[in-house]
Amino acid sequence: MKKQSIMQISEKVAGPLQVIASPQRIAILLAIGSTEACVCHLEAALGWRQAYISQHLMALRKADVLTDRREGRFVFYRLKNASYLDLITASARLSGITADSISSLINRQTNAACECPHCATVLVPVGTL
Amino acid sequence: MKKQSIMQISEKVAGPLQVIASPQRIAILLAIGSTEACVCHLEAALGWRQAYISQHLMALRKADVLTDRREGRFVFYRLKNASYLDLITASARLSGITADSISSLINRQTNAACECPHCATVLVPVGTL
DNA sequence: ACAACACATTCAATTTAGCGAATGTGTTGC
DNA sequence: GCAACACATTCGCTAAATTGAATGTGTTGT
Repeated sequence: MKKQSIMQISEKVAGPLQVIASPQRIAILLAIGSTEACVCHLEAALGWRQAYISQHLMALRKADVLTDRREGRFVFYRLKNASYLDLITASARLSGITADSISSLINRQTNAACECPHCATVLVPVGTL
Repeated sequence: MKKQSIMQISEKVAGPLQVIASPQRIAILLAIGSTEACVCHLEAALGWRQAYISQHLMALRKADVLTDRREGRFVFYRLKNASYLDLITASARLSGITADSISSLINRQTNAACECPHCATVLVPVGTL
C-alpha cells in the first residue's frame, strides 16, 4: 500500500516538471511572464519559427500550463497558475542564477520588435501624435 | 544580447528540472529525503532491481543532485542541496497534492525491509537485547 | 467573396531517453 | 587468495520526445 503510494504520488508530481523541463519551454514561460503574450510577441522575443512556437504552446496548453484567449486575429497566452514562475525561479537558484537576472526577464512587458496591439499601444501613445 | 541571454539562462534553469522530471527520480529523491540512504535501502523502499536504481543514481550524481559516501561495503547517497525537496514540494502543490502527503513520504527515516547498518541499528536498539 | 494575416495542426525523420541484460569494481570475512 | 556481498557500468534495443516542412483554420479588411 505504501509502495504503490509513493509511485502514484511521484507520477503526479513529475507531471508539471516533465512538461516544463526544456530550455525552450522555460524561455516561453519567461517570455510570457506574469502577463499575457501573443504568438507574434513570442516570435519577436525568441526569434523562432511561428509553427515551432505553436507546437510548444500546444503542448503547454494540453498539459494545463497555459490558457489561451482570442482577441480578433491575435491569440493571447497566459500562465494558468503563477506558481510555475516560482518553480522556475527555484530551479534557477539551484543553477546558481541570481533572482535578479530571472525577474528582469520575467518582468519585461513589451517588445519593440512586436507589432501586436498590446505592445504597439504602449510604444506609440496617442498623445505623441 | 538580450535574446541570447534568455536562452542561455533558460538552458541553465532547465538543467536541474530535466534530471529530476521523472516519476522514478522523484521517488528516489523522496525515499532519500533529508537524510542519507544506501542503495539497499532504496531497493527495499521502491522494490526495483539494484542495477536499475544505480542507473538513476548515477545520472543524479553526474547532474550534481546527489553526493555519495562510502562506508564499508555500503554507499550512502544524500541530496547535495535540500532545495530539491522544495522544488518537488512546489511541483506537488501544482498537481493538487497536499504538503502533508509529501512530507509524510519525505520524513520516513528507516525501512523494516532494509538490512543496512542504519536501519538495523534503529530497529534493534542495544537495550532490548 | 477573396486576399492577407495570425496562428494551429499534421506528418515524417532524426535524435534522445528509458530500461533490461550482462558484466565489472571495490570491500569484507574466512 | 577466494568467495560473498553491495554497488557501478556498459551495451543494445525499444519507445518517446524533438523539430523541420508542409498545410490547415479562423479572422479582418476590401
